[in-house]
Amino acid sequence: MPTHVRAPARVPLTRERILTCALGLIDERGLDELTMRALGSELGVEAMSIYKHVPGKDGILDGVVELLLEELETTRSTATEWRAHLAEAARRLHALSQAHPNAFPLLRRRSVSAYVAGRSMAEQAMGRMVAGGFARGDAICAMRTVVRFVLGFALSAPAPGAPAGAPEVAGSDYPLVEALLETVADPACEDGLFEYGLDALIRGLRPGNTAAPPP
Amino acid sequence: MPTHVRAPARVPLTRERILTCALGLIDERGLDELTMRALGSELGVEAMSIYKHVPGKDGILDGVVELLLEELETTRSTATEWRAHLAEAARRLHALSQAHPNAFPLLRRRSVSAYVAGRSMAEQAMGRMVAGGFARGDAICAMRTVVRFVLGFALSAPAPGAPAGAPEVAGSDYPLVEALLETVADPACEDGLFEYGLDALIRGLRPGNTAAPPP
DNA sequence: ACCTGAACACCGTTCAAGT
DNA sequence: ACCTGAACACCGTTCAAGT
Repeated sequence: MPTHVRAPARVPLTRERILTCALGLIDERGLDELTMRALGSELGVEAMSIYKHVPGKDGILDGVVELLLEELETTRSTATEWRAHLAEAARRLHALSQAHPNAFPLLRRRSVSAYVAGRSMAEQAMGRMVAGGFARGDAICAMRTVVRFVLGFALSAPAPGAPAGAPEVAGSDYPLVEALLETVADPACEDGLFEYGLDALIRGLRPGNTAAPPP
Repeated sequence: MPTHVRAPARVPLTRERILTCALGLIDERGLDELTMRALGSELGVEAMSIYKHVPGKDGILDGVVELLLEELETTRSTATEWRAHLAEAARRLHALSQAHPNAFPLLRRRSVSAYVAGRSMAEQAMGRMVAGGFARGDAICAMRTVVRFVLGFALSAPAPGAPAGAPEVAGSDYPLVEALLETVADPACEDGLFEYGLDALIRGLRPGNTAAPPP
């Protein structure tokens, strides 16, 4: 039995440990700070060891997206009304974006994964719409619109470490724009704005407005 | 008069030439391909020369955003109805996102610039809303919501070079989700989806729904 | 005054070598 | 079998040196 102090019980490197660590690193330090070398040092290992368990950095990012989406609450909702259903699905996705603001942009070009992860929620919501008089293509458009709204709302959010001060708009010939810019600088307005937009969007949806298919 | 062939008339490097070239490079090859070295070779110059005219790569990206927003059509609209106004402003911004899909993501964390560039359009649209019965804070929320919708719609668009095939959703227990995924794979649906979402959103907006200020 | 060459501190990734 | 060290081809950027 050796007496020298060694790494206690040497936890083996696995895909899961790598992904969990990567998500944690992104959450705490930001996407740019996720570096093979930084990830390795966080795992107590040289960067090159990671490649034995994962196809490369892109593979890690894909895995992080999987991990993220596993957190999507997919509990069945009891609401039978399609608007309430849709709003609830939207709020769950939005909550995920708030829980992981640094990692959420990874969904930008992987939105298909979001539908797969939330398939039971999405299927149920569209089912309610169809029951509420929507044609199939109609319900699909409405669903996609809401999802894009939520994704886009998060992706177009002002930066966490953004310049806080509102810029002066020349001469104040634009009083409303000036007042608007002051609210933009205030991150506390975000949640209210999301609810405002979601309510408006859902209120505006209704059966019979299928987007025209391409010519 | 020297007889050897030389760079014809040696165009001097300027901030403007650099920015124009950078936007062109992004449009043609994508954001990732914008490299100081690639930009230099495009300009017929070593990468390091660029630093004499521009504060660095971030400065170039800021400049490209300026350039982009100069293309925003801000012609006065003749419509007096606030909904028509708002829709027109939204369509102009959307058109910009379609004209420069590779560069548009630069607006992600610079949305303030968009309001500054489109200030006359935004001021006019909010003015019409106030005339239509909106309170000031009300009109601001509505304006911000529409802008976020347009920005977000572009930012959450599927990748230009994305995997075209829709993934199989296990067992087809989710027929509506499956049908939805097929439309997601088709980029031709994008324009229709934008109009569908914009119409719904604007239809849902109305005076008297100010988002609650933070507690 | 404007441009260049060589260099620095970083990336992701490969590969032969260690244990 | 799993991890490491040194190396490669790239980044953005600095700075002394050329013209």
